[in-house]
Formats: sequence, structure tokens, C-alpha cells
Amino acid sequence: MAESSQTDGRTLSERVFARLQDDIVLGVLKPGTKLGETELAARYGVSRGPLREAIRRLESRKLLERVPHVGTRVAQLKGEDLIEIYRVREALEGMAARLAAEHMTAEEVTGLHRLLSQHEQQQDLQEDTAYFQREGDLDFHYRIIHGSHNQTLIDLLIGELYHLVRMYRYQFSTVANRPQRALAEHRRIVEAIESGDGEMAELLMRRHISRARENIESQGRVGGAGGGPKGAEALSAAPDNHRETQ
Amino acid sequence: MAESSQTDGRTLSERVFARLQDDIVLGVLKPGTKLGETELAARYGVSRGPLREAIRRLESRKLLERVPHVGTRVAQLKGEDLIEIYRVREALEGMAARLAAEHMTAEEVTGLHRLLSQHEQQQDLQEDTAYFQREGDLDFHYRIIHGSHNQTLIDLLIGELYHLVRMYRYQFSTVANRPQRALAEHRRIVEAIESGDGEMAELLMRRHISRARENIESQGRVGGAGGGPKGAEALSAAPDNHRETQ
DNA sequence: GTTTGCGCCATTGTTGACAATATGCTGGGT
DNA sequence: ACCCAGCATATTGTCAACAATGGCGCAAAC
Repeated sequence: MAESSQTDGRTLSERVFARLQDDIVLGVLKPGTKLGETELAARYGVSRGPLREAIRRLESRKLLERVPHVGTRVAQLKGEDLIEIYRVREALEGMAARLAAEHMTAEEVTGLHRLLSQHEQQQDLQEDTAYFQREGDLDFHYRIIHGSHNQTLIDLLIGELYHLVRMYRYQFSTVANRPQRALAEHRRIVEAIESGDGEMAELLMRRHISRARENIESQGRVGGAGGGPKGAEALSAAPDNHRETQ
Repeated sequence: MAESSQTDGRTLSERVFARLQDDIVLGVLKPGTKLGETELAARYGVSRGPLREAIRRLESRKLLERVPHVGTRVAQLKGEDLIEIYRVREALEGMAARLAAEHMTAEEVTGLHRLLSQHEQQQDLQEDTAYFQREGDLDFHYRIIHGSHNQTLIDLLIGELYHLVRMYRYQFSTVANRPQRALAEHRRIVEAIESGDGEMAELLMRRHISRARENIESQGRVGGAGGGPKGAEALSAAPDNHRETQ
């Protein structure tokens, strides 16, 4: 499964949008970095027109912050922002779970089961746990969201919110430190969905996300940034290292 | 209270964005209308560059639909879409009410009370009921949302979702046919918030919005779908009062 | 009468140049 | 030593021309 956005759009603006978004989410462009338009245009081999259109779209997604006549910089997520996002996720994904219980097809439920056993195996083998935590967990939530069959809900969560969550995970090398418990919670959610109990599915999903939020809050903020690649230090303690090396 | 977006942005792109959004939401540009870039640029007195940036932003807000190399047209909301939006509102505004109960300041609660009595008077006098229904109700919800003090939640609801709701109301001249009951529900929500009962506030808000959705569903006749884009080329058909205020 | 291929044209996509604004530096003054 | 004014420069905002793509109509063939 491709984790990157598809970079084969039909227009230059779409392609540079996808590539720029990937570079932001994956941390190639570090939070707080000042982005010069001329420089970026040269980097992606386009002119400033399409680039500015892409910037406007990324700005709408809260991945870029812009000040007129001053410049654009990569959004810098604070811990407080992540808490806010998780409160929104609790509400929206709770509703998604409820709707999924009501509208998911048999094939989708079967796929969920397969995904769960796949995750169990990965856990038993202790294989690539980091990757499971990083994208596999999101994959589970992706499926629930799509199972809601509510396009507005899907667009909001996938299009507007999840890129921020992914950016945060890559930035802080955040690996949920409760994989067993999370997997167990996933299982119970699927059971509720399978039995068509929307109310229960919503309740369990809200608890699940609420616990994740509490987990983040208790950790305070800086998780172990040790294993991360260079520049993982860009948390809240670096307000003045915006000047990128040339 | 200004109901229109502020049209005094500092750059051309921002101004044309605000004006274009107003024209879409207020129905000056009718849903399904094909928007030619050259024509629009002439209408707002800008070149195509800033216009295209504005279009990209409106597209992110789901107010415009774009197809590469083909064109842009005003989003045409189907009844089904509105139902979806109300499900999302139920989840998000429920959470907003919960957070408002926990975080609202005394001043904000006082303002809520004032707003409610204001609405009661308008109802007693049967004065401008349509306006109350159209914007006053939204005003109430605006305040609850802001009372959550969750910026992510505020941006999602105000920035992404509410313009669609307003567009729909203006488009179909929808006036909720249950003003007394709605007002009573508003009152109970405020009581819950005032007593700091977040759980109750969320429950009541969800019921409130859920009933509105059921009301829409029962009316069913959210037409528009059957007719399709009859006046698709009607851009030049309504060019009378575009040149408005400065 | 229907269909299918071709070519024109209007519209969108893209570019590079020009204008306007904010930033940072220099220099003088207190 | 610090602060303020004015200028120089780099960056962003805007524009108009050029290139490319898709739609539409016409005509010819079955």
C-alpha cells in the first residue's frame, strides 16, 4: 500500500501539491521552516504560479502558515494543538464508528477482521512494531472512517485532519506505547460494528481515542526523540532556528 | 453583526476570495453555474492569477467543484449531502457544547443569556422571524462553538462547514418550522452549560441537531437533484447587482 | 438516420516579467 | 550604548502573453 500521496496528478499544480504535502508530512521540510517561493519553485521545477496555488491548498489544510507580504512557513504543531485534534477525532471518529456499524458492508467487515489478525501476527512476531504503530494503526482508523459511507465525514477526517496527525507522528517519532491494549480495543470496536450496535461502537471508539489523548497528555510532550533522524529536536524548545542552512 | 465575510483583505487574492464566497453563499451565483475564469476576473476587476488562488481556497471549502482542463462550477448541494453535514454537526457541535460547559467564561455565559432573551422577544413580537431563523439560530451555535475554546474545532465548524449550511439556507429559503421548540432546546442547552454539566450539554446539543436533521429528512423534498444543472450556463443571466458596495 | 473521425476554437494551464511591500542594514543623533 | 530615520535589497503580489488541453460542430461514411 502506498503511504505517500499520489504524485501523478494531471496538472503541475496538483503534482507539486502532492509532493509538497509529502515533504511536509514526512518531515523533509521541518516545522517552522521559512519557504521562499522562488526557492521552492526551483526545487520542484515549476514556476511560481502553480506553486502558489498549491500553497493556498496546503494552507487550507493547516499544513502551512502564511502571512501576506511576509512569507510561508511549515506549520509548527504544539502539544496543545494535538490535544485539540484528539478531541475532534473523538467526536468525529466516534460518529464514524456509529455510522460504520449501521452501513458497513459484509466485505468491509471481513476486511477489518483480516486487518486485525494481520496486526496480531505482527505483534506476536515483534516485527516492525514501529511501522505498525505508525501507519497500521492509522490504517485501522482509515477503514472505520470509510465504512461510515459519509463522504463529508470522510473528507473532513482524511482530507483535513489526518495529515496533521501523521505529520506529528513522524515529527516526534511518536510510537504509541500501549500496542496490546490498543489492539484489544480495536477488536472490541470491530465486534460492536459486526453486531450492528452503533451506539456501542461509538462509545468504544470515543474511549479508545480519549485514552490515546490522555496518554499523550500524561507524557507531557517530548517523547523519546532518540531514535529519530537528524533534526528531531524541533519541538517547542527551538523558536529561533528557523533559518535553514543553505 | 456583519453577516458577510469581511471584504477588506490586504491582498487582491483575499478580497476576491471573500467576495466570491459571499456571492456563492448568498446565491448570487447559483449552484451548478459554470464559472469562466476570464469572465470572473473581469467581474471582480482582477487578473486570473489571484482569482485562481481564491478558487483553490473555495474548492477546499467545498463551495466550488473543479475539473482540470474543463472548468469550475458552483457546488450543488444535494439533500443527501445536507443530511451528511448534519451528522457531522451532531458530532462536532455536541463536543463543542461539552467543551463549552467546561471552559466558557462567565462573560460568555452572560452573553448567551442575553442572546436568548433577545430571541424570545423577537418571537413574542413575531418580528422578522425569518431573519431570526436564518441567522439568529446560527448566531447561537456560533457562540457555543467559540465557547469551546478549541481552535481546531472552531476552524472546522466555522471555516469548513458553516458556509455550506448558510448556502443551503439561502438557496432553499429554508426556515425552520419549529422555532418555539428550537428556542426551548437552546434554553436547556444553556442551562446545562451554566451548571457546568458537559455530558448533559453534549447530549442536549446532539438531540437538538439530530431533531433538526430528522425534520429535514421528513420534509424529504430537498429537490434540486431531479432537475439537475438546467441553467448551467446561466452565469451571464444574473449580472445585475454584482457591482455592489465598496 | 446514426455514427465516427477530424479540425477549429474557446478555455484552462503555465510562464516570465513588472510592481509593491516588508525586512534589515547603515548611519546619524541623543 | 541605545534608538530612530531613511535607504537598499530581497521577497511577495500581480499582471499579461504564450502553450496545451478538451469540447463542439461539421462532414463523410456506413
